[in-house]
Amino acid sequence: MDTSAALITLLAASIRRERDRVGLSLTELAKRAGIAKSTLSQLESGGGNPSVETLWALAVALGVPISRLIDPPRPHVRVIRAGEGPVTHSERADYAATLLASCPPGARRDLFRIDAEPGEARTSDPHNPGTMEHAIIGRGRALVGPTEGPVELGPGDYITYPGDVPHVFRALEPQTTAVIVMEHV
Amino acid sequence: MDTSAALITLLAASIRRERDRVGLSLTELAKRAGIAKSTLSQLESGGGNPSVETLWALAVALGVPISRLIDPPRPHVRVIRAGEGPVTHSERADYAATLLASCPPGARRDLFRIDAEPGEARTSDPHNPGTMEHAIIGRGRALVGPTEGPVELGPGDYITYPGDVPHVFRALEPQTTAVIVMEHV
DNA sequence: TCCGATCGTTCGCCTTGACGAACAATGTCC
DNA sequence: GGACATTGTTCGTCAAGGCGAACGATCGGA
Repeated sequence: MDTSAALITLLAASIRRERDRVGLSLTELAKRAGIAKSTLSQLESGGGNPSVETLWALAVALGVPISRLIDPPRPHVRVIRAGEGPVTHSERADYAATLLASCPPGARRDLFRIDAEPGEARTSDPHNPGTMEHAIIGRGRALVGPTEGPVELGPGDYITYPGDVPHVFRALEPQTTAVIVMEHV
Repeated sequence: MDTSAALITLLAASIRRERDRVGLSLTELAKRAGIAKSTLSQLESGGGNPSVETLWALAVALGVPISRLIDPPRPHVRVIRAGEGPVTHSERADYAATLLASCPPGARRDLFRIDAEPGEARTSDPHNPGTMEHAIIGRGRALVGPTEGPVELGPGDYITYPGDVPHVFRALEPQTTAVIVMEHV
């Protein structure tokens, strides 16, 4: 399995990187994680396929989430101007959601810029279980949150709510803007 | 190890939950993940400690990141009004960063609301390796990005850049606001 | 110099993760 | 009814993950 080999190689590099970052010796990290030095040595050289318990113990000792040990690299500077970018959810002229940063492999969030006009409330069906949404108003006012209990927000106000229940975004003033972080926990 | 037992119990529940979510039988999921039925049966009943390869194969077959199989629950609706919330980095009157949502266990991002006035540029030292920052301007204008190449942004403009190099945020107009997502990849 | 501590690597051994097979239960079709 | 397919559980077997021990290399102190 080629993907498996790549995973183990990435894991090995990640463990070494994080260990360097926190400045621990192999011996000390193994001690803190409660695993054998030889086990850690094998893992760092790409010669292992650790159990989830071993992986968890290492992540805890390194002070990082497991995902940080098994995720790929990262990109560079990117700019998207106002009015530009892939618009999604724009079947109505009074609400536009622009995807600024989609969920890269292994990550768990999408970032949207919202531009809305007063009109019919934008109601969203429940997203995947475990989805949380964070909304911050930039300008204007809007009614935001779960359909059964939306909250009126103004500039600078923030709300977080479960995105896996029906929820709503309704602009109360012209040219209302917001940022929404849709997070898969 | 009590924590280990909790981890395995959580994993078992997560696998069952996700399998139900995608509507696969135990037999079909095992087939798609390329593991033995008996292995999956053991895992779902909390009687296993799978290798990272097995875990990865399952996550891929379920269409979720591994972290979703080993992370704890989630919270509810929360509102932070403009002007409220824990202000960080406010040793200068012309720049205030309000932490809206800190990094919960297993997650990898912090969410800030920025309120800034023109003045000396706010320069940040490099954060931890692998940090990416996303900035969206709500109001006003600002120079944002890596110290060696900041970009001028206006309302609705967006930029993402590596947060593990020296970077800057300099308001160019009074009452400039922004949202910053600091992400640990 | 020698000694002790620490480092990372390699080795042999043992336990357990993962395998395929067998099994009982259920559902569908002829 | 019987035949077949699918379901999830249990079992015995084997290879590998993880263990402790041994080893050589390095460093600091007497």
